[in-house]
Amino acid sequence: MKDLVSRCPIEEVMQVLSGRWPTLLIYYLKDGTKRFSDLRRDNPTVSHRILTLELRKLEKAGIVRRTVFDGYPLRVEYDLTPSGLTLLPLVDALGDWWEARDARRPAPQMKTAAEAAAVS
Amino acid sequence: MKDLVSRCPIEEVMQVLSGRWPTLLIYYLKDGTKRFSDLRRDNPTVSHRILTLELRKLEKAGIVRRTVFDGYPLRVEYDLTPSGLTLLPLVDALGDWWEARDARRPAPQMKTAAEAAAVS
DNA sequence: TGTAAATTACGCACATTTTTGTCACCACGC
DNA sequence: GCGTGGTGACAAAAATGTGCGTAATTTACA
Repeated sequence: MKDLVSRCPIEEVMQVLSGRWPTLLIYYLKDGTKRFSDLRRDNPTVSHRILTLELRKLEKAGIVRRTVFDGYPLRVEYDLTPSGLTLLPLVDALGDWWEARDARRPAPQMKTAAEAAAVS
Repeated sequence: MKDLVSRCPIEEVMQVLSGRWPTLLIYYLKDGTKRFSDLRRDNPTVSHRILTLELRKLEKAGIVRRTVFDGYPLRVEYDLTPSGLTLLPLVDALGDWWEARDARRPAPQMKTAAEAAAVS
Protein backbone atom coordinates (compact mmCIF):
# COMPACT_ATOMS: atom_id res chain seq x y z
CA MET A 1 0.00 0.00 0.00
CA LYS A 2 2.54 2.57 -1.08
CA ASP A 3 0.15 5.21 -2.30
CA LEU A 4 -3.47 6.19 -2.34
CA VAL A 5 -5.93 5.57 -5.11
CA SER A 6 -8.81 7.61 -3.73
CA ARG A 7 -9.16 10.69 -1.60
CA CYS A 8 -11.26 8.69 0.80
CA PRO A 9 -10.38 9.07 4.51
CA ILE A 10 -11.08 5.39 4.98
CA GLU A 11 -8.28 4.48 2.63
CA GLU A 12 -6.00 6.89 4.44
CA VAL A 13 -6.61 5.41 7.88
CA MET A 14 -6.11 1.94 6.54
CA GLN A 15 -2.82 2.99 5.09
CA VAL A 16 -1.70 3.58 8.64
CA LEU A 17 -3.54 0.79 10.43
CA SER A 18 -3.05 -1.96 7.89
CA GLY A 19 -0.93 -4.88 8.81
CA ARG A 20 -0.54 -6.94 11.88
CA TRP A 21 1.39 -4.51 14.04
CA PRO A 22 -0.19 -1.07 14.11
CA THR A 23 -3.36 -2.07 15.92
CA LEU A 24 -1.52 -4.46 18.20
CA LEU A 25 0.95 -1.76 19.16
CA ILE A 26 -1.87 0.62 19.90
CA TYR A 27 -3.42 -2.10 21.99
CA TYR A 28 -0.24 -2.69 23.96
CA LEU A 29 0.28 1.02 24.52
CA LYS A 30 -3.14 1.11 26.11
CA ASP A 31 -1.49 0.23 29.42
CA GLY A 32 0.58 3.39 29.29
CA THR A 33 4.12 4.31 28.46
CA LYS A 34 6.39 1.59 27.17
CA ARG A 35 9.99 1.43 26.12
CA PHE A 36 11.17 0.02 22.86
CA SER A 37 12.36 -3.15 24.53
CA ASP A 38 9.05 -3.53 26.35
CA LEU A 39 7.24 -3.53 23.05
CA ARG A 40 9.65 -6.11 21.71
CA ARG A 41 8.90 -8.30 24.69
CA ASP A 42 5.17 -7.78 24.23
CA ASN A 43 5.60 -9.07 20.78
CA PRO A 44 8.65 -11.19 20.31
CA THR A 45 7.92 -12.04 16.70
CA VAL A 46 8.34 -8.54 15.35
CA SER A 47 11.82 -7.71 14.12
CA HIS A 48 13.43 -4.61 15.57
CA ARG A 49 13.55 -3.00 12.17
CA ILE A 50 9.87 -3.38 11.56
CA LEU A 51 9.06 -2.32 15.08
CA THR A 52 10.91 0.96 14.60
CA LEU A 53 9.33 1.48 11.21
CA GLU A 54 5.83 0.84 12.51
CA LEU A 55 6.34 3.08 15.49
CA ARG A 56 7.58 5.86 13.26
CA LYS A 57 4.57 5.46 11.03
CA LEU A 58 2.26 5.73 14.03
CA GLU A 59 4.22 8.71 15.23
CA LYS A 60 3.84 10.48 11.90
CA ALA A 61 0.15 9.70 11.97
CA GLY A 62 -0.08 11.44 15.33
CA ILE A 63 -1.15 8.31 17.16
CA VAL A 64 2.00 7.64 19.13
CA ARG A 65 4.44 9.94 20.84
CA ARG A 66 8.13 9.16 20.97
CA THR A 67 10.25 10.57 23.75
CA VAL A 68 14.02 10.25 23.82
CA PHE A 69 15.97 10.57 27.04
CA ASP A 70 19.67 10.82 26.64
CA GLY A 71 21.80 9.05 29.13
CA TYR A 72 23.60 5.90 30.02
CA PRO A 73 21.97 2.99 28.37
CA LEU A 74 19.88 4.89 25.80
CA ARG A 75 16.22 5.25 26.60
CA VAL A 76 13.20 5.90 24.41
CA GLU A 77 9.62 5.88 25.55
CA TYR A 78 6.45 5.50 23.58
CA ASP A 79 2.91 6.37 24.50
CA LEU A 80 -0.38 7.24 22.87
CA THR A 81 -1.15 10.82 22.00
CA PRO A 82 -4.57 12.25 22.90
CA SER A 83 -5.51 11.51 19.33
CA GLY A 84 -4.30 7.95 19.74
CA LEU A 85 -6.40 7.60 22.84
CA THR A 86 -9.54 8.49 20.90
CA LEU A 87 -8.64 5.85 18.36
CA LEU A 88 -8.38 3.17 21.00
CA PRO A 89 -12.12 2.57 21.49
CA LEU A 90 -12.54 2.24 17.74
CA VAL A 91 -9.91 -0.44 17.53
CA ASP A 92 -11.40 -2.21 20.51
CA ALA A 93 -14.79 -2.04 18.84
CA LEU A 94 -13.41 -3.86 15.85
CA GLY A 95 -12.09 -6.60 18.11
CA ASP A 96 -15.45 -6.84 19.82
CA TRP A 97 -17.23 -6.94 16.51
CA TRP A 98 -15.05 -9.83 15.44
CA GLU A 99 -15.80 -11.80 18.56
CA ALA A 100 -19.52 -11.10 18.32
CA ARG A 101 -19.44 -12.14 14.68
CA ASP A 102 -17.78 -15.41 15.68
CA ALA A 103 -20.64 -16.11 18.04
CA ARG A 104 -23.15 -15.14 15.36
CA ARG A 105 -21.72 -17.41 12.70
CA PRO A 106 -23.62 -20.51 11.62
CA ALA A 107 -22.48 -23.80 13.10
CA PRO A 108 -20.42 -25.57 10.39
CA GLN A 109 -17.36 -23.40 10.87
CA MET A 110 -13.85 -24.36 11.75
CA LYS A 111 -11.08 -22.31 13.27
CA THR A 112 -8.45 -21.47 10.70
CA ALA A 113 -5.78 -23.37 12.62
CA ALA A 114 -7.94 -26.49 12.59
CA GLU A 115 -8.55 -26.03 8.89
CA ALA A 116 -4.87 -25.75 8.17
CA ALA A 117 -4.18 -28.88 10.17
CA ALA A 118 -7.00 -30.73 8.43
CA VAL A 119 -5.67 -29.96 4.95
CA SER A 120 -2.42 -31.80 5.63
CA MET B 1 -0.02 -11.37 7.10
CA LYS B 2 -0.16 -15.05 6.41
CA ASP B 3 -0.69 -16.23 9.91
CA LEU B 4 -1.45 -15.04 13.37
CA VAL B 5 1.04 -14.41 16.14
CA SER B 6 -1.43 -13.84 18.94
CA ARG B 7 -4.89 -15.08 19.80
CA CYS B 8 -6.05 -11.51 19.92
CA PRO B 9 -9.32 -10.74 18.09
CA ILE B 10 -7.84 -7.43 16.99
CA GLU B 11 -5.16 -9.20 15.04
CA GLU B 12 -7.78 -11.43 13.50
CA VAL B 13 -9.98 -8.60 12.25
CA MET B 14 -6.98 -6.83 10.84
CA GLN B 15 -6.05 -9.95 8.96
CA VAL B 16 -9.29 -9.49 7.08
CA LEU B 17 -9.47 -5.72 6.89
CA SER B 18 -5.83 -4.99 6.18
CA GLY B 19 -4.90 -3.55 2.88
CA ARG B 20 -6.41 -0.95 0.68
CA TRP B 21 -9.37 -2.85 -0.67
CA PRO B 22 -11.37 -4.57 2.06
CA THR B 23 -12.61 -1.41 3.73
CA LEU B 24 -13.13 0.35 0.42
CA LEU B 25 -15.19 -2.54 -0.87
CA ILE B 26 -17.28 -2.53 2.25
CA TYR B 27 -17.73 1.16 1.77
CA TYR B 28 -18.84 0.78 -1.82
CA LEU B 29 -21.23 -2.00 -0.91
CA LYS B 30 -22.88 0.37 1.51
CA ASP B 31 -25.09 1.57 -1.33
CA GLY B 32 -26.50 -1.91 -1.73
CA THR B 33 -26.05 -4.79 -4.09
CA LYS B 34 -23.35 -4.50 -6.70
CA ARG B 35 -22.13 -6.68 -9.49
CA PHE B 36 -18.54 -7.65 -10.01
CA SER B 37 -18.19 -5.21 -12.86
CA ASP B 38 -19.78 -2.43 -10.81
CA LEU B 39 -17.10 -2.87 -8.20
CA ARG B 40 -14.44 -2.77 -10.86
CA ARG B 41 -15.87 0.48 -12.12
CA ASP B 42 -16.02 1.86 -8.58
CA ASN B 43 -12.39 1.16 -8.31
CA PRO B 44 -10.64 0.95 -11.62
CA THR B 45 -7.17 0.50 -10.14
CA VAL B 46 -7.82 -2.88 -8.59
CA SER B 47 -6.93 -5.80 -10.82
CA HIS B 48 -9.75 -8.22 -11.43
CA ARG B 49 -7.78 -11.02 -9.85
CA ILE B 50 -7.25 -9.14 -6.62
CA LEU B 51 -10.85 -8.04 -6.65
CA THR B 52 -12.01 -11.64 -6.72
CA LEU B 53 -9.53 -12.63 -4.04
CA GLU B 54 -10.54 -9.79 -1.77
CA LEU B 55 -14.23 -10.48 -2.26
CA ARG B 56 -13.69 -14.12 -1.41
CA LYS B 57 -11.82 -13.19 1.70
CA LEU B 58 -14.65 -10.93 2.79
CA GLU B 59 -17.09 -13.67 1.96
CA LYS B 60 -15.22 -16.18 4.11
CA ALA B 61 -15.16 -13.63 6.90
CA GLY B 62 -18.95 -13.41 6.72
CA ILE B 63 -18.93 -9.76 5.73
CA VAL B 64 -20.02 -10.07 2.12
CA ARG B 65 -22.52 -12.34 0.44
CA ARG B 66 -21.93 -13.62 -3.05
CA THR B 67 -24.90 -14.62 -5.16
CA VAL B 68 -24.55 -16.31 -8.52
CA PHE B 69 -27.36 -16.21 -11.06
CA ASP B 70 -26.93 -18.49 -13.97
CA GLY B 71 -28.06 -17.23 -17.30
CA TYR B 72 -26.98 -15.56 -20.49
CA PRO B 73 -24.39 -13.00 -19.67
CA LEU B 74 -23.15 -14.46 -16.40
CA ARG B 75 -24.21 -12.53 -13.36
CA VAL B 76 -22.86 -12.39 -9.84
CA GLU B 77 -24.04 -10.05 -7.17
CA TYR B 78 -22.37 -8.95 -3.99
CA ASP B 79 -23.85 -7.37 -0.92
CA LEU B 80 -23.16 -6.98 2.76
CA THR B 81 -24.38 -9.61 5.18
CA PRO B 82 -26.15 -8.50 8.37
CA SER B 83 -22.79 -8.94 10.03
CA GLY B 84 -21.18 -6.76 7.40
CA LEU B 85 -23.79 -4.11 8.00
CA THR B 86 -22.85 -3.94 11.66
CA LEU B 87 -19.23 -3.51 10.67
CA LEU B 88 -20.04 -0.56 8.46
CA PRO B 89 -20.45 2.05 11.22
CA LEU B 90 -17.13 0.97 12.70
CA VAL B 91 -15.34 1.50 9.42
CA ASP B 92 -17.05 4.84 8.96
CA ALA B 93 -16.01 5.80 12.47
CA LEU B 94 -12.39 5.18 11.52
CA GLY B 95 -12.77 7.45 8.53
CA ASP B 96 -14.37 10.11 10.70
CA TRP B 97 -11.64 9.74 13.27
CA TRP B 98 -9.06 10.31 10.59
CA GLU B 99 -10.71 13.46 9.37
CA ALA B 100 -11.16 14.79 12.90
CA ARG B 101 -7.53 14.00 13.61
CA ASP B 102 -6.52 15.99 10.55
CA ALA B 103 -8.39 18.99 11.90
CA ARG B 104 -6.87 18.47 15.33
CA ARG B 105 -3.29 18.31 14.13
CA PRO B 106 -0.93 21.17 14.93
CA ALA B 107 -0.30 23.63 12.15
CA PRO B 108 3.15 22.84 10.72
CA GLN B 109 1.99 19.74 8.92
CA MET B 110 2.19 18.85 5.29
CA LYS B 111 0.21 16.42 3.25
CA THR B 112 2.26 13.36 2.40
CA ALA B 113 2.05 14.11 -1.30
CA ALA B 114 3.40 17.60 -0.72
CA GLU B 115 6.20 16.18 1.38
CA ALA B 116 7.18 13.74 -1.29
CA ALA B 117 7.22 16.52 -3.87
CA ALA B 118 9.24 18.76 -1.56
CA VAL B 119 11.96 16.15 -1.03
CA SER B 120 12.82 16.15 -4.71
C1' DT C 1 43.08 0.00 38.06
C1' DG C 2 42.65 -1.42 33.48
C1' DT C 3 40.22 -3.79 29.96
C1' DA C 4 36.61 -6.32 28.00
C1' DA C 5 31.76 -6.94 27.62
C1' DA C 6 26.98 -5.78 28.01
C1' DT C 7 23.06 -2.70 27.43
C1' DT C 8 19.66 0.27 24.52
C1' DA C 9 17.64 1.82 20.44
C1' DC C 10 18.37 2.09 16.56
C1' DG C 11 20.39 2.53 10.91
C1' DC C 12 22.04 0.15 6.90
C1' DA C 13 22.72 -3.43 3.31
C1' DC C 14 21.16 -7.40 1.73
C1' DA C 15 18.02 -11.68 1.47
C1' DT C 16 13.78 -13.74 1.70
C1' DT C 17 8.82 -13.88 1.84
C1' DT C 18 4.39 -12.19 0.72
C1' DT C 19 1.45 -9.59 -1.92
C1' DT C 20 -0.14 -7.78 -6.03
C1' DG C 21 -0.30 -7.34 -10.95
C1' DT C 22 -0.22 -9.16 -16.05
C1' DC C 23 -1.54 -11.83 -19.40
C1' DA C 24 -3.66 -15.65 -21.41
C1' DC C 25 -7.49 -18.60 -21.24
C1' DC C 26 -12.40 -20.75 -20.28
C1' DA C 27 -17.54 -21.18 -20.83
C1' DC C 28 -21.74 -19.16 -21.88
C1' DG C 29 -25.13 -17.14 -24.95
C1' DC C 30 -25.97 -13.62 -28.35
C1' DG D 1 -16.42 -11.61 -31.68
C1' DC D 2 -18.40 -9.37 -27.37
C1' DG D 3 -19.11 -9.10 -22.45
C1' DT D 4 -19.50 -11.56 -18.00
C1' DG D 5 -17.01 -13.47 -14.02
C1' DG D 6 -13.90 -15.84 -13.28
C1' DT D 7 -8.95 -19.27 -12.88
C1' DG D 8 -4.08 -20.36 -13.34
C1' DA D 9 0.96 -19.50 -14.41
C1' DC D 10 4.31 -16.44 -14.05
C1' DA D 11 6.54 -11.73 -12.98
C1' DA D 12 7.08 -7.50 -10.58
C1' DA D 13 6.77 -5.05 -6.49
C1' DA D 14 6.32 -4.44 -1.76
C1' DA D 15 6.80 -5.91 2.93
C1' DT D 16 9.47 -8.10 6.28
C1' DG D 17 13.51 -10.38 8.30
C1' DT D 18 18.77 -10.96 9.29
C1' DG D 19 22.90 -9.68 10.79
C1' DC D 20 26.31 -6.16 11.55
C1' DG D 21 27.71 -1.62 13.21
C1' DT D 22 27.24 2.43 16.53
C1' DA D 23 27.12 5.63 20.78
C1' DA D 24 27.83 6.27 25.58
C1' DT D 25 27.99 4.44 29.82
C1' DT D 26 27.85 0.89 33.19
C1' DT D 27 29.23 -3.58 35.03
C1' DA D 28 32.17 -7.83 35.37
C1' DC D 29 36.41 -9.54 36.33
C1' DA D 30 41.28 -10.00 37.11
